[in-house]
Amino acid sequence: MAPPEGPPAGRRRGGRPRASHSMDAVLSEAVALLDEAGEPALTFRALAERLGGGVASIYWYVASKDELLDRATDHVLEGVLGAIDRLARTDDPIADLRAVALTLFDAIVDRPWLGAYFMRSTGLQPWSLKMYDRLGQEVLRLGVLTPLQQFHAVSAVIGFVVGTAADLGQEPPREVVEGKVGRDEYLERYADQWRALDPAEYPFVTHIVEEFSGHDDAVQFRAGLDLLLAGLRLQAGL
Amino acid sequence: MAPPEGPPAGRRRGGRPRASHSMDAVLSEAVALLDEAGEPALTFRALAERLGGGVASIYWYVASKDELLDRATDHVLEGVLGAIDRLARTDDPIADLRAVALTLFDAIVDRPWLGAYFMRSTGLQPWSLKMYDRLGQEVLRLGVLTPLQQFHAVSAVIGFVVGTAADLGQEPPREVVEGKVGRDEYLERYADQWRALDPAEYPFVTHIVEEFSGHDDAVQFRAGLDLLLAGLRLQAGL
DNA sequence: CGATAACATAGAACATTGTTCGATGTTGCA
DNA sequence: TGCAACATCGAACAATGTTCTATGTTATCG
Repeated sequence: MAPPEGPPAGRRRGGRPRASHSMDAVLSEAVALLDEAGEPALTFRALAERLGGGVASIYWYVASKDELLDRATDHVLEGVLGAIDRLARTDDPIADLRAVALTLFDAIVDRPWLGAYFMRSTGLQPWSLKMYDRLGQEVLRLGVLTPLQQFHAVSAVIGFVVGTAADLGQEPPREVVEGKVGRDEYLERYADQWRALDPAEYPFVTHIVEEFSGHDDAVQFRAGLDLLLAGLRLQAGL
Repeated sequence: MAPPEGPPAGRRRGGRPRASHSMDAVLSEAVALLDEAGEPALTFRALAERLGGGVASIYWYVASKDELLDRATDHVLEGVLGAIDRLARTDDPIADLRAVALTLFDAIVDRPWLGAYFMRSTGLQPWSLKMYDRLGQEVLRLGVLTPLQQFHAVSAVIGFVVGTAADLGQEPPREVVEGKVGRDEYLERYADQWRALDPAEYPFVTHIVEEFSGHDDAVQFRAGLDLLLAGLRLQAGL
C-alpha cells in the first residue's frame, strides 16, 4: 500500500498539458484497441499511452469504463448505419430487411466484442436506437401487420442477429486470432470430440457433426434468418 | 514493489485448514452470489468468505475466474435440463421444441447473468452440449430435413433464445433489482423518451411505442419464437 | 504403526485495473 | 487584465485475479 520510501522531494502535481485529445480520438483509439485484442485489451492505461496523454485525462470525456464501452459501441454503430444507408432498396420490404440484418451481422462478426455490448445499449444509445428504427421501417412497409406484431417482428430479428453473431463471433483462442492455427483446424478439434461421443447419448450432435465440421458462419446465419423471415412473410400473408 | 518494512517476526504462512469445501459447495455459493447481484458480485474474496475459508483455496477447484464462471453456468444448466426432461412430450416435434426453448428462456430470464455466459460455453461445457443435443432431437423427429437443414435449424433456435434472453434479461438498474422502482415504471421512463422523438426521424419507434410500454417479455419472446418455428414448419412441409 | 504421497487449505505478496484528488495549464470573452 | 470554463495529468487508492509457498489432513501400503 504505502510507497517504499517517503514522498520524493521533487514531486510535481499537475503540469503543462502535453496532449490534445478529442472525443473522437478517444473513441477511435478505444475501438482500435478492442479490435486488436478484444475487451481485455481496452484499459485506461493502454488507451492513455496511445493518445500520448495521462490516464486521468480520459475521465474528462467519459465518466467510467462502462460509458467508454457504450460510446465506443455506438461509435462503430454509426458507421454500420452509414453502410446500411448505402444499401440499394427494392420493392420487397422483407428482402430489404434481410439486407439490413446481414450488414449488421457482418459488422458484429468483424468485431466480436460488438455483440456483447450491443445488447446492453439497445434503446439507450442514439445509434443503437436508429438501428432499431431502421429495421422497423422495413416492417412498417409490410403494411398489414398490427403495431404489436411489428414490435414483435423487429425484436425477434434483433434478438436473432445479436444472439447468433455473439455466439458465432465468440473471441476465439489466441492461436486462431494470431493466425497460427487455421479456423478449419480449430473447428476440426471440436468435430473430433463430437465424433467420439456416444450416438445413443448424443443422437443429434453425432448426426450432424459432418455438417458442423468446416461450416460457414455466414451461411449458417442466413439459413436461420431466412427461417425467421419465412415465418414473417407467412404472417404478412405474402 | 518491496514491502514497506522487513518481514514481520511473527508471520505465519499456511496453517491448519479451517474449512472443508467441495466442488459442489463452491459452485453453489458462486451461483448464489451471481443470483444476488450479478457478475460483479462474484469475487474470490466474497466467495471465500461465504465458504468460510481462504481465497487461495478456491484455486484448488478452479484454475481461473473464467473457469469458475463456465462451471457455474454449466452447474445451473444441469438443473434446467432436469426441468426439460420432466416436460410432457407430444407427437408434434415442433411443439416440443417450442416447450424446450421456453424452458431454457425462462431459466435465462430468472438469471440474467446466464445469458452472457451461456454462449461462451456452447459446445464446450458438458451440459451445454446436452442442451444443444436435446433441441436437436426434436428437429430429428421432423424427419424430412437434410442434416445441414437440421444443423441450421437448431443453431437458429439457440441463437434466437440466447440473443433474446440476454437482451431482455439485461441487468436492470439497482433500483429495479431492489424493488424500489417497479418494472412498469422503469419501462415507462424509456417510453416517455421515445414518445418525445421526432416521428419523421424515428417513424417506427414512435409508431410502436404504445406496444412497447408495459409489454411482457415472455409474450414478446414467444411471438418471435413462433415466427421462427413457422418458418421451420414451412421448410418441413407441415 | 510409521512413512509417504495425494489431497486440501490458507496467509501474504503481487501486478494490474478502474477511479479519485488536487493541482496546473490553456483559451475565449467581457 | 481578469476570470471562468475547458482541458490535462501525476500520484495515490481501493479492489481484484493470481501466484508463491508453507502447512495440515487423510488414506494407503509396507
